[in-house]
Amino acid sequence: MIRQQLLMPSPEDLADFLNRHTRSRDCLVQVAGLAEVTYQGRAASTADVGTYLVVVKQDGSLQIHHPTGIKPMNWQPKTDSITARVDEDVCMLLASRRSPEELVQVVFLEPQMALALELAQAGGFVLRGSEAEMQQTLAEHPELIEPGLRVLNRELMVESGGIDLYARDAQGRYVVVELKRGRATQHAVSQLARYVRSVEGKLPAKAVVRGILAAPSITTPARLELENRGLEFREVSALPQATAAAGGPVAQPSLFD
Amino acid sequence: MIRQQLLMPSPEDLADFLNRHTRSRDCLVQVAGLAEVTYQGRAASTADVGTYLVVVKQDGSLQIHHPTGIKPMNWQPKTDSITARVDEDVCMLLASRRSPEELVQVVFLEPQMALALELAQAGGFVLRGSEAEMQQTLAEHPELIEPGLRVLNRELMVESGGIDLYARDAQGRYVVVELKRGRATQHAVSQLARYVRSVEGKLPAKAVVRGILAAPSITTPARLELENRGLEFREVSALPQATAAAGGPVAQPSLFD
DNA sequence: CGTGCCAGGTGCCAT
DNA sequence: ATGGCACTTGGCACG
Repeated sequence: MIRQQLLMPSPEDLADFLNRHTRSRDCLVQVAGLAEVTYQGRAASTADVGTYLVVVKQDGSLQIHHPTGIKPMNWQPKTDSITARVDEDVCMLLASRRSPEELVQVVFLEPQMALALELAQAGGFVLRGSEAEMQQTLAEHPELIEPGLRVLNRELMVESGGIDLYARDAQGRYVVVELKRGRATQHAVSQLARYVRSVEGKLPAKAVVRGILAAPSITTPARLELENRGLEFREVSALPQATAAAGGPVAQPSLFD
Repeated sequence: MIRQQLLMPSPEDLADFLNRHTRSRDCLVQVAGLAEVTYQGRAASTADVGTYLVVVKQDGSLQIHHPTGIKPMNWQPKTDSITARVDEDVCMLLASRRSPEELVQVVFLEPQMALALELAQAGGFVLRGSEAEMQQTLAEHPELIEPGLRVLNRELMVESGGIDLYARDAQGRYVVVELKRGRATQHAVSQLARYVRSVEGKLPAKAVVRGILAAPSITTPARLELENRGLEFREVSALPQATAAAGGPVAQPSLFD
């Protein structure tokens, strides 16, 4: 499972190690030690000499971590080429990609450890509580939004974007539903209003189009703007324990009952 | 620099190792091997048994990586508690936080390697080309947006959000400028329109308020909506090579000349 | 704290 | 490739 490990490798050994294991594309490679990092692309950055952890995964993705924080200090989601070479008696790692043209360069001043790991066995991964799941549940049970609602489309594309749920209510009025898995903000209200306008533009002039924002909660400014625009809010939770955690008796049926 | 390393540790040894080194808060801890991972919080997930790399940084942040991709499979940006314990002859890692209430649980079925690294030396980090930098440059050189422009405020807060640059033009008209460091989208147009409306609402009824979207480029739909709404686009680049890379002679002075 | 918004956002999926 | 958008977004700044 440990393919290879080097302690305090020489620049040449490290470059060999990196080139060999990143090219084989079958193991996760990391180097820890004193280094300098520069990046140039959509933005540009420089990291002074410090101790960092460089990780290159099988797919060529690169991340460079400093001691704290969830996000890497520098990274490269996809690389067109990863190359190590020795220059002026230090090992350098160059990770580049086109489109956008970006380059991350690591200068290993004092590499302490290099490690190649096989992470061979892949396991299935399932995420629940996404907006996609919410959408599916509500498409199958539109009564959770409102009695008598009939869903006509999911992800209906209009000029201004995609409408999560397009429906008609018990009175035959068209309804645009915008879903949010988390607290709805002004951004969601903007989206909903845009979609309602788009739909109104496509229907006969007098047609009434309702807009419903369906989310577990909504920010106060969003609620105000929503009401100003004559749009509606409907509370729906993305996960079962979300309502349970709220403490009180569930005010409405959970999507997961 | 390698504080400690274990190969194929027993559940007890691994639990000790994790508890000791995560509590000391002075090194980066990782475990690689066969494991199962579950997460419950804002959403919920399960990862079947597979080979993963678990990383706990000094600040208690947790990330669990699968063999590919820049993003961790599971993570926890901040943890209120990280604890390892042996249960039914396997080592389990529990990382929890409140607000939001979230729990990541790792069951180490076959830990292959555990490693504690000191990343002691911190180096300075500088990022260039951010929107904040753009804003500063344009506030100091508003003529890059338009001759005769005078900036009144930066980050002026109005009801609907913060206006990047608030200015008056050569004719004395008020100007709302929205900046984007990358290609501007419909979202940016919505923002700009909201801010212009807010400003119009605060000024005497007949006051003309211009809205300018300043960005290196703009999507076609955004451009259409911008023009529909009577707003304007101004090309500005966030980085010097952005215009240079564009190839032709620079159509306007770079922010970095 | 909530609210808003940038980010080298990344990733997914549509045309 | 362009475009729109969700994301356990994360992160910061500000009322």
